[in-house]
Parts: sequence; structure tokens; C-alpha cells
Amino acid sequence: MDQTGRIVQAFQDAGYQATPNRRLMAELVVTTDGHFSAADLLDRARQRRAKVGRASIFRGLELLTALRIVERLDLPDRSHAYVLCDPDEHHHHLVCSRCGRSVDVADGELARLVDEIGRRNGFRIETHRLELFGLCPACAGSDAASTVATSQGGPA
Amino acid sequence: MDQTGRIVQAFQDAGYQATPNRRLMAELVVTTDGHFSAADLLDRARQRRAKVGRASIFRGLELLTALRIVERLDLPDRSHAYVLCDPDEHHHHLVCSRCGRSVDVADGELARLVDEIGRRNGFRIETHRLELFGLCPACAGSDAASTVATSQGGPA
DNA sequence: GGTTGGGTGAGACTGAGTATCAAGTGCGGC
DNA sequence: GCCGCACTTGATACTCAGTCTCACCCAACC
Repeated sequence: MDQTGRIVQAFQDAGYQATPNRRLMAELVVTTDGHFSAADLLDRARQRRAKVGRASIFRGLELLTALRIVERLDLPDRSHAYVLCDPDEHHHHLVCSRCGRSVDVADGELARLVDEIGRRNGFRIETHRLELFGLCPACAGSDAASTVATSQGGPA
Repeated sequence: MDQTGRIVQAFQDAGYQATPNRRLMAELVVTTDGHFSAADLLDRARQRRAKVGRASIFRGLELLTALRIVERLDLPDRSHAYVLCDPDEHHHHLVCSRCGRSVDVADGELARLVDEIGRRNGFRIETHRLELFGLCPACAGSDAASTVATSQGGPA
């Protein structure tokens, strides 16, 4: 089954109908490269199909978030975005600040560190969130290339 | 020098005037226990002194954030808040989800972990953010006490 | 006293997200 | 096939945090 199908299945498993609207949202979400905002999704939905209400987009995102198919990110510039992710295990996001692509990072060692920080401060930790921002291999590569080009061909 | 004075000094060092309004904001910020929102600050400012504009609160918070005297948190419930913190070193926040009190946590071992995650995924990491939420010692204590009380005096 | 410039309050505006409501749709029971 | 109910939907009004604009204040300077 493709990823869209898996999401549609997840809707049904959770007792929700797999309406055309929700199928469309699933499709848009899996075909997005990188993170996206509710407004992005609305734009792309409108490009494909005349009638999608803003409220439906938010409702769809809420559902996808509840099913842990997408997760909400708070970006460093104070805006926020959603990313497609793996619902099966606790993880964090490594986000390219140029192209928006996101990679899931397993929690692993962090959980230990979080525990220790909690113990050291006497806190009973309930949840934690780690977000990493930087340049993905592709963007870092093109960045390095353009830096070289600039330093070679730049003003004398 | 007390903490309010230090903030006022920081304003001046950065080339800003230490106006009554900014002194007030400094005072409100240091006397707040736990995190606070712009609206909280506005309320408390109004309680003390008739005339403070909403815009001035936001301007003040922007300034305090720029000087790294306060930091902005994204809370798990999607709202956000500001906390007073140490401007001198990179750190993270451990926030009590009941009383809102916040503790600065030094970056230390996390920096190493973040580096490694970046290397493993080929990312050039620029910034990261870790936020920890749970119960502070006081709240965890009262929680445990009330749980005991409930289990002892609960319905038979 | 006039000018300048930083700081300010008021209020309009923006954009994300929520609430509400009436209409549309799917689906099970008959 | 049809009926009725519950779910889903789009439109729209609303809320709320934050920004922008603008006129005003006030201290410093000439």
C-alpha cells in the first residue's frame, strides 16, 4: 500500500470516514517535500479542486495531528509548520532551514539525558521536545558550492 | 545591584533609554513567578499604572528578547509564553506544567548529542531548541500528597 | 522658543486558528 | 429504493497574539 493509502486506512481504523476531502489531504501531505503550513495546504488544495473550506483544512490537520501522522513544528522565526512523520515511535525533527525538508530523529540517547536533567533538578518530566534546525546535505552542498563560486568569481 | 537594576543597566548598555515604562517592565518581569504572556504583563502593568499601551508591552518584550533577558517558549498546549533567563550562556528550559516556574538548564552534554545527530544525518546544524515540561519539586510533592489523600479518603 | 528624535498609546490591521451553523453526504435499517 | 440520523463540509463570523501606523509627548540640543 502506498503512503496515501496508509493514511486513509488510518482514518478508517480510527473510526473516521475516508471522504474525498480527507483523501485529498492525505495526498497533499504525502506529496509535500518538507514542512508546510495550513495556508500552503489550502492553496494546493484549491489548485486541484475548487471547493475546500479553510475550516476543513484545519480540521483535517487536527485529525492528522491526533493520529500522529503529521506533527506541528515551531520554527525559529516564530511561525509554525506541519511535517509528515512516523506515528510509531517517539522522535524529534531535524529541519532544513532552507528547503524545509524534515528528517525524523529517534529519541534514543536523548531520553536518558532528559531523565538525568529531570532528576538533577528534582522535576518529574512529562514531555520534552527537541527541534534541530540547519542545512540538509543538499542545501549545505549547494551552499558550499556557491560560497566557493563567490570567493572565486567575486568582486576583486 | 538587584535584578531589576541589572535589566535597566542592560537597556542602557545597549543604547536604549531607561524610561519609566521600561523600568516597570523590568520590574514586572523579575517579580513574575514562572512564565508569562504578553497579556499577563499588560494586565499587571495596568494594575499598577494606568497608561501602558499594548504595543509598548510588545515592544518591551521584543527588546528584552533581543537582549536575551527573556526567552520565548512554545508550550505544549500550542500557546506561548516568555520566561526570564540568563543571557550569558546557551541553555534550555525546564518548565513546570502546573505552576509555570522555569529552570534554566545548561546545554552541556546536549551540544555533543546534537552534533552527533547532525553528523549522522549529514546536516549542518545551526540552532537547536530543547524544551522540557513536567512537575517541579513543589508541584510534584503536592501532587503526591493529594494522590495519597485521595487514595486514603476516596469513596469506598 | 524651535527642532529633532526616541518613546509612547491608541487603534486599525493581519494572519492563524476556532466556533457556529446550515447544508450536503454516507450509510445502516427497513 | 427511501428514510433518518450522524458525520462531514464550506462559509463566515469571531478571537487572539502580534504588527503597523500615526499623532503625540517629552527631553536634549541649538
